[in-house]
Amino acid sequence: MTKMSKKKAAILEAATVLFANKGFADTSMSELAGMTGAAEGTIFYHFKNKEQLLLTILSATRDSILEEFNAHMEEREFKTGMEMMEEVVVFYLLLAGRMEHQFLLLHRLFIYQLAESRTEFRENLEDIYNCLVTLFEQAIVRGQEDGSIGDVKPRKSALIVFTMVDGLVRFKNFNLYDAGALFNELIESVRRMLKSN
Amino acid sequence: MTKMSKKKAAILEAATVLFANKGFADTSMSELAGMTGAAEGTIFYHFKNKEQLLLTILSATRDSILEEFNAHMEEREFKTGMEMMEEVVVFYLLLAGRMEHQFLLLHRLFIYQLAESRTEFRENLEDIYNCLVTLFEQAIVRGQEDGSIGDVKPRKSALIVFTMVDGLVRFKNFNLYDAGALFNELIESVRRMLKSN
DNA sequence: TTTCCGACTGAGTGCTCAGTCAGTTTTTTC
DNA sequence: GAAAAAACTGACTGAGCACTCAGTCGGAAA
Repeated sequence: MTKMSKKKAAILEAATVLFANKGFADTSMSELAGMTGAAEGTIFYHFKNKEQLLLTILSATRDSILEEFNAHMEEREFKTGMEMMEEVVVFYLLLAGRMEHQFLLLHRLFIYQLAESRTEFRENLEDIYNCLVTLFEQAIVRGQEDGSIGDVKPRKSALIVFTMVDGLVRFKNFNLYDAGALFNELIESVRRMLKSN
Repeated sequence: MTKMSKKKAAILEAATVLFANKGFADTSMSELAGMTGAAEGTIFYHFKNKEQLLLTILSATRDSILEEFNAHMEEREFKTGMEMMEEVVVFYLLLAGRMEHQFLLLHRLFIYQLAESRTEFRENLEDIYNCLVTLFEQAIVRGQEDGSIGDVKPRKSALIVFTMVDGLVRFKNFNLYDAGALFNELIESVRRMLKSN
């Protein structure tokens, strides 16, 4: 990590929370300045404009997520692919809690709108989703080798499982249902969906 | 349907598209006026403010969705609960295509932010989600009666299936993956997840 | 024909916003 | 400790915003 001035770090942190919770358009630079104790000019000294601030946040989010998953998965050993799958699901939910604001940001549409026209945004998102889906996919492939997981299409089933888990996080973010109450049912459903026979 | 002036209907239609695709804050009243050929004043003649315009759209969306599902499900007969479940999934995806803008609107966070403080918004959303989830639930209960669906918790499993199907729609809206390519895998996954034994 | 009314108009209003800039303060370098 | 560089400041600007209002318009009722 390159060293960074206190103010710049404070701006990044506060902007992450504000963009995630209030949205990009609904967050004003003066509000952000007020929250960090920095002057408005300071924000534009560190970031050339509002959009570049968002890109910096997205890029940092990508780095964090990739790092967390690599660190967590390296130190683990699994008896079966099915066990690994369950572990990945649990860790995804854990991380979504720990990096609450970043995950909320990833559920905001303005990110994907920008990604349509700006490749810098799209690349970050593709890295994140690719890392996550590939993890699910690896568990399935491994489960098929050791017989704990049935004859499904690895990549496509990984996407379906990802959809389920991420949908639960979204429910929680949107305050629709209590994701925790569905946790056991989710694990059980994934097992039923993937098990051999 | 009460009769409505041409301009008012045009405003509602254009606003649905704009709010869904550009967001609430990012859609300006002058832009909306320009798109409909109406003067800005006309919008405020029909709707007392921007937020009330959004509420009118959400309410109309609720009415449409409930009506569509009731109409479709009344005219159907199913051999088994599992068959009904598959039918409901297919129809959900069909409707999400037919009412593309409304479904996209339902995936926008600003709706849920408003729902937190404004009961008028929350009631509409609860009606929509309750209708949809209950439909999945009914299929599960029926499948458990006729033996085509295994011993799962109906409401919670209905929520999980809803999460899967809605997640697919979201993927499509966000241009991340082609939802169509996952369709067969989705149906197969739901079957594996719910089948008895 | 006159009167009335709902639909519609668009220039105007006050406000908020992203971004600028000339200058000040703090930190680093030698 | 002087000079240079980096960090920071906040008043300012012009553009865009939601919303208002005094008034126009066309058709239907009287």
